[in-house]
Order: sequence, then structure tokens, then C-alpha cells
Amino acid sequence: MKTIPVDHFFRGAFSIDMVLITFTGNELKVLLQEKVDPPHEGELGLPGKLILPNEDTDRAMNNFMIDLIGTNEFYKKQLKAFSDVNRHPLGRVISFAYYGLIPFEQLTEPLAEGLSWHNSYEVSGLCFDHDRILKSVLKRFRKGLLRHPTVFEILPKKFILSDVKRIYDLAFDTELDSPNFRKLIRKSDLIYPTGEIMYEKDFIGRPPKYYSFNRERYLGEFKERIHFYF
Amino acid sequence: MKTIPVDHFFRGAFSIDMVLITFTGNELKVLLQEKVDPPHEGELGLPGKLILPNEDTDRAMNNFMIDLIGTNEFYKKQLKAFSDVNRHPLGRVISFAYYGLIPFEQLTEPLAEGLSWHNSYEVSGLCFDHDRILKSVLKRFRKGLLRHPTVFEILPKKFILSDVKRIYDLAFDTELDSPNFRKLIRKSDLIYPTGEIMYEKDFIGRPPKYYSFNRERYLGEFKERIHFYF
DNA sequence: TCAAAAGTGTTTCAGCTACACCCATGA
DNA sequence: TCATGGGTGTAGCTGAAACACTTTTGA
Repeated sequence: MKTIPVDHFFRGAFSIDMVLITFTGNELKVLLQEKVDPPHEGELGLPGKLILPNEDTDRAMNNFMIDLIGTNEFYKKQLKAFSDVNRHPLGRVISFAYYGLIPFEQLTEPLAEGLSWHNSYEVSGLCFDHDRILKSVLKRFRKGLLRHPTVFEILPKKFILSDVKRIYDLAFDTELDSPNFRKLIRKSDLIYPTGEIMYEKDFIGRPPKYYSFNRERYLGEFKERIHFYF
Repeated sequence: MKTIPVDHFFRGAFSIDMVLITFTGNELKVLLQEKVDPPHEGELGLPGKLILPNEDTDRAMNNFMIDLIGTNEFYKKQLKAFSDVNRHPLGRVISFAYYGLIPFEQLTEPLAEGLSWHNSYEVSGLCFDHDRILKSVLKRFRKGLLRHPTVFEILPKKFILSDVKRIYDLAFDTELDSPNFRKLIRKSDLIYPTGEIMYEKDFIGRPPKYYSFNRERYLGEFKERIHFYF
């Protein structure tokens, strides 16, 4: 086995990509960016950029979000690293994909040039391997919805129960039973009625009550249960 | 914003690490390696090595396993990439952690120099961030046990039901009810009795039947169910 | 015939599912 | 007073949990 000089190992690059999801207009939307640099100029893709090898990925992402949407105060996690050898023409680039959830009301500043929101379930043909990354995030999003109070990260401070249900319906492409859903979500004790009622122009039917997420009551991790599914 | 020469981005390195789990002697064991290179010579850690930036991680891991244990024919998946900035003294090193499961009977060749099996739940003080990686793998292992026929990847071709239960008991640190476990596992239709009975020296009690995993009957992915846990 | 572990059967009960029904509003 | 969506209550079914009981072996 011949010895390889150690500096030959240090020739890889890193990038960060963000899959930011929000809920508005009864749709789950993802933030996309029109690429300006080769090899994919003009195409749509996830917002992202190369980072330096000594940059902390979390910090780089936080700064990047300020540039893009004016805030980094929202739920975000590193999803995983995508490592296909031939992702980038300049060499090996490992992409750290992040997954973010933001209430639409929190997006106060206008979007930066080239950015736009798209229905998460209708997006395809993104550059690089971004279709695959988006798919991973949507899968993880569903997982989170089942095991953690993830919905509330994407809802405004005051929300109505049918919007909660609508997010589940969209994510799982289903039509949950509203009475049962209501019982389930209230049983968890994670929400409380604000006392206010939503009066909205053009709203048909009985005006719904506003609820809020009781973040203090949710303590830590999903408790593992021994329960088979296969 | 000043422009950074593009080659400055290509100065990171990659490594692969394997967390290989097996079941023997009524314990879940993990393969560890005594490190020979600085900065951790003499310490225990997960088997791993640096790879070149243009190497495919899966292929590199497959070759690495042949060197270590003489086979790469077992269940293995990339867990995730660990990316802390200060993992390695020579510069930024991203580690791709793999998670492998192998039946003990399949380990026919003697272990290479410096390798040894350790009880997964008693290991600590590993070099680099390997304690953290091991912890992640054990968590993922539990997850897999609940949603996929993961147990059978770690069991021999012919196994007995109480060993299946024992693996669950070890992984979840519990004592499942044997009659109920038996019903559950058989209901899934994923195993069948081979017709043989285990007669083993010094075995006390009624001799158990052998079962085998019906790999053909398990089709693809865990079916997502809408079921809340919080 | 006793101990030990494999293996079977049955009862109970919590909790999910389905669905009937009532409420508050605008038109 | 009707349509629409919000919201409540309940009966019934399913499946997990608990556990009593039988079987097969070695000593």
C-alpha cells in the first residue's frame, strides 16, 4: 500500500443548502432561488452557497438566512450531508442540507432578489440533487409531525384548529376526521384557547376560536415506546 | 463583500467510520479498534480512516470492511456526517459514520490486529467524537427495531424466538412479556419455523424451535401511519 | 417429579374510529 | 331559514397487556 501525502486528503469543499418551509394560502410552500452562477445559472434550486472549510455550518447558515430573509429566528436543523461524488463540476462538494420551518407572519421583510415561494408538493426539476434533498425534508417533516409538536413551528402565534388539521392533511395527503383530530390535539395539553375568536372577512360558517402553543408544557424528547409497525 | 479564490473552498478532508454491531453471548457488541496514529494512538475508537475527496464513500467503506473483517456482505447504511470543526488537528475533517449489523456466525475470519468486540452499552471514553457517534447509532438501531425487520440482520439464518426477544430487551433495557412478544412477531408473518428444534448442550428447559426470516415477504418501506405520540 | 424455559389461550380494558348531532355566522 | 364550517358527545370495535395454563426437556 503506497503512502499518499496527507495534503491530498484536504481537497474537498462544503456547501450549505436550506429547505425552508412555510404555510400560507392553504399550501405548504418551499423557498427557492434562481441560480446566477454556473453550472446552473437561470435554474431553480434550494438557496445555498459554498462555505469555507473552517466555517461552522450552523453559524454560516444563520448568517446566510439574515442575508436572504432578514431573520434567523426560526426552527432549523441540519438534516444530513449529501455526498454524491459528482454533484459539482469544480470538485467534490459535500452539501449540508438544513431544514427550516417558519410561520408566514414572521416573514416581514420583502424577499431578496431571485427568491420565491413554491408549493412543496408541486416542485420538481431543481438543479443539482435538490429534488432529492427536498424529498428528504418532506419525509422528515411528516415524521416530526407525528412525534413532536412540529406544526406549531410553522403556524402563527395565534392559530385555529382547522389550520392545524389542514397541515396534517396536506403533509399526509389525507382527510383526517375533524372531531377526532380535535380531541387528539387537545388531549395533548400542548395548546390553550386564547379566548379570542377569529372574525375574518368572507369567512363562511361559524367563526373559529384562536389557540396558542404552550411551549413550556412540552418537555424535551419524544418518549420512545416499544411498538411495532411491520 | 470581498471575493475569495475558489480553491480556498477546496481544503476539507473526509473520513469514514464504521459502527458495526453484532449479537453474541447474550450481548449486543460493537467493533472497536486501537488507534495507531496521532493524535489518539493507543486509544480505543471506531474503526475508520481518511478517504480521498474523489472517493465514493460507500465504495471506500466496502473495501475497508474487507480489510478489517474479510467480508462486506452485511447490512450497512450511512448514518450521517459528523461535522464539528475541531475534530482533527490537521484541519477540517468531516466524518461519514456508517452503521452496520452482522450476524456473529458470519464472522468467520479472525479479527485483524487491534480490533475487538465490546458490549455496546458499556463502552465509553472513545477517541474523537466516537462516543457521540455510537450513541447515535444505538438510537437508530432502536428506531429500526420498531419499524423494520432489523433484528434479522443481526441474527443467524436459523434463530430462536427468545433470542429475538432478548435483542429487544437489551436494546430497550426492558423485559418484554414473552407470550405477547411471540404473538406479535408471528403475526407479522415475516418468520417461519424451519421444522428443526434446537438441542444444545447444557440447555435447561423445553428445547425451542428454530425460525427463519422470510425476506421475500417483507416488501419495501415501513408504511407511514398517522399516529401521534406527543 | 421437580425446575426451567418454551409455547398457547383467554380475559380485560384503554383508546381509536365512526358518526350523529348541535352551534354560530353570513347571505 | 339555509348553507357552511366550527365544535361536542357517544357507542362500538380493536388490539395491546396481563396472566393463567400447558408442554417438553434435563436432572
